[in-house]
Amino acid sequence: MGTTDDLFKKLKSFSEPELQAEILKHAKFLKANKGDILIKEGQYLNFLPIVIDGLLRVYQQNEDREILLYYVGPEQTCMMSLSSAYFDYYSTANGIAMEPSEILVLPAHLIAEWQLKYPSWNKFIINTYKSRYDELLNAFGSVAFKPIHVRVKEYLTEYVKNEGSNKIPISHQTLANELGTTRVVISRILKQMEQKKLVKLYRGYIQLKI
Amino acid sequence: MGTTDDLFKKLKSFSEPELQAEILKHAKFLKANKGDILIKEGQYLNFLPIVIDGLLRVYQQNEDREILLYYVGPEQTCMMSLSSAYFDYYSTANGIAMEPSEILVLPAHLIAEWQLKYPSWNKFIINTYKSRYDELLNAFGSVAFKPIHVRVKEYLTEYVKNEGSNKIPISHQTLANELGTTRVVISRILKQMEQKKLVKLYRGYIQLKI
DNA sequence: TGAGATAAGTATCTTTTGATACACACTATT
DNA sequence: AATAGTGTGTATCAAAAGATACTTATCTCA
Repeated sequence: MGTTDDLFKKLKSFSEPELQAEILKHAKFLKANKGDILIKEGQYLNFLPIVIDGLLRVYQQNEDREILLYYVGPEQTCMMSLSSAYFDYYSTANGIAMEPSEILVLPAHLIAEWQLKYPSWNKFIINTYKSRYDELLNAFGSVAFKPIHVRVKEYLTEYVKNEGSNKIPISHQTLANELGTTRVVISRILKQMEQKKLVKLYRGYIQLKI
Repeated sequence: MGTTDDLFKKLKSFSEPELQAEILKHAKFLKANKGDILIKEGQYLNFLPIVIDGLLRVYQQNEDREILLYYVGPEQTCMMSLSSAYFDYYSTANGIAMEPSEILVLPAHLIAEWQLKYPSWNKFIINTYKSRYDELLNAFGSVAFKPIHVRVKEYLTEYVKNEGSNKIPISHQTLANELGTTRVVISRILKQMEQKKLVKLYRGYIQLKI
């Protein structure tokens, strides 16, 4: 786990010493293995998870299809959990650990209390809502207006922009899930892109050209 | 405008007397006519509008298409404005008055200040984010997974559920805009629904059966 | 090494959605 | 009544997306 200092070096959002003390007092720490399901649709939560290390994937499922809502990385918390915990609503999404993850867990009732006491906590919460809302709005606009081949292109270029490498380690099936469509559709589009020399396809990864 | 008492009878969210006094001290009141455009994409805002009476429609536009994000009714504020004002971001949506509307306008810097001072204000802000997020998530799920004819049906039944009457006063073009598609598609679907005896079509309105 | 799992390629067919164009009806206004 | 604007019906065509089915390649691990 490391020392307290290490923890708040990672969780930079919480700058106030009093808040840090409170977090240490009330938090529990949880380790999740890759593939562990942390939240399910319909579930009520009475705690708030904040990721210290690792990555969670939050997605919705409809019968056979699923679609990515967002990822939760270090220093972030999960919107669905936040709503669920703050408002005593059930979650409308699933959360799964993509990597071995370390998670800080806080009792739900503290969320509202700290909101009034600690400006940095308050900002953290609002920031979470705002950035997730923006992400979702973006995704919504894409789904509503853009044909899939454009969304595929954007997904790939976005990935490359964030990760630096132009090799995207993702299977067609997984990409289909991210975009809410089926594997065959993705394979078809990627093949067309390859013919246009936009990508090169390999087993397990896609190389974006230029 | 009416008296102060009237105002806070409408804005029930703000129960604290101190908060009410602050609102009265800093607020300006704005009247919008039907069709007035209040927010445009790309615009920065330094104020937060809260609707007292009337209805605003917030939507996104892509070239020729547009799509509804949400409506803002009495006692509600506009997410896009909130983000824009709080975080000094530009708006990514448009807002237009659907009816003659009365709007309370607050300077942006007060949002964060009051967040720490007044629990009811804090709750108002969080509530706004949460409910808009849920709405959007819902819309997102629909667009991603459901064929248009289902979304049309849901739009109509939702309307009837909320308004009581089973006569929905909306043109095909407008409905197309709400759902992010084109008029011809809507006309076609409605005609099929009429043949299945699910609706009856009239000029300017749709009657939902059962 | 060989069996099973995962990944990818592809052909065929259907459905959904969109684009375009034109006709006609109703409404409001002059 | 003439006109313009809006609302609706509908036919035709094209494109996008999805469903299904079968094949081939690659990986993993017992």
